[in-house]
Amino acid sequence: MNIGEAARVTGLPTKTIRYYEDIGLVAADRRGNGYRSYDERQVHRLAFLQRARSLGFTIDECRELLSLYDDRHRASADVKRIALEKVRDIDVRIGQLAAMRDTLVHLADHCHGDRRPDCPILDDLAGNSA
Amino acid sequence: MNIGEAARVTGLPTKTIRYYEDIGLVAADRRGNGYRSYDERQVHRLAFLQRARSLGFTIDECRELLSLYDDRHRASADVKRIALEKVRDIDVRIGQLAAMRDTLVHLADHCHGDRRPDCPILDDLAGNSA
DNA sequence: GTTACACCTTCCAGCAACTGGAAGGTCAAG
DNA sequence: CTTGACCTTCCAGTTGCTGGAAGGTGTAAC
Repeated sequence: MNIGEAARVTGLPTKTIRYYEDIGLVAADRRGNGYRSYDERQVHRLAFLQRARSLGFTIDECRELLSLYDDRHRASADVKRIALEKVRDIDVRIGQLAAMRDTLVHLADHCHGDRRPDCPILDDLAGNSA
Repeated sequence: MNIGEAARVTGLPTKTIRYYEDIGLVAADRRGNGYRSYDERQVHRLAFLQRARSLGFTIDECRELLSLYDDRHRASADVKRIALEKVRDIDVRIGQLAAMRDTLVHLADHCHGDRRPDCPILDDLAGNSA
């Protein structure tokens, strides 16, 4: 399978697949003409990466997950630990975003939003409490 | 005021203040010895940036907000529009993170998390539906 | 046989928004 | 006069790709 088809199958851009090869995540075989060739196992790894990245794992975490995946003696506890750490990361991120959102909504609620030049949002940003 | 004190007052690292100068957000005066010098107005702009960045505005949005701030004839409607766009961005981000979180929690719930080598999380990542 | 076109290759540069570090100048205190 | 905190510039690295240039390859149609 050439890189283009692997891209279609996994949903990853070809650029990204080459990038993953560059950083040592998924090796590729080469044909006589220099084209990359992917077998089922390699496509599998690419799909694994696509899924893990879409779940918010960093490249380094993906590396760790892949090595656990490759390790026949790994304990599922290790994988669960990484997943739960990621859940906590996500919770923190969501909390931060929700706080931002609340503040912005609050400010927008107090902004008349017309042609007048005074604006509570800018006042807040400038450090003047409304 | 030297850059260090401006940093303490605004909560921005000195590196970041110099960076904001590089990209044309906040100019600084210079003393005879080459040190940057900040007056109240400039510190004000830095604090404005600190607050706007912490609310999730990008640098380009900050640039736009600052120009609205500088414009005596700007309408508050423009500012409100930007703020509400940002709220929508944040909602999308939160939705994505919540979906990730749900998936991870679901996977972790089905993972026994012991020394056994089979793991539903890896199975899912590898594309095997549990 | 050649032309068109999609596909593949490598390499280099750039995005956001900083952050770190090296190498060196300045200033105040003891 | 030395120590240490502070300041300067410049260069490089971070994360995770993405875009583009310049060129080779494969295949089908004319």
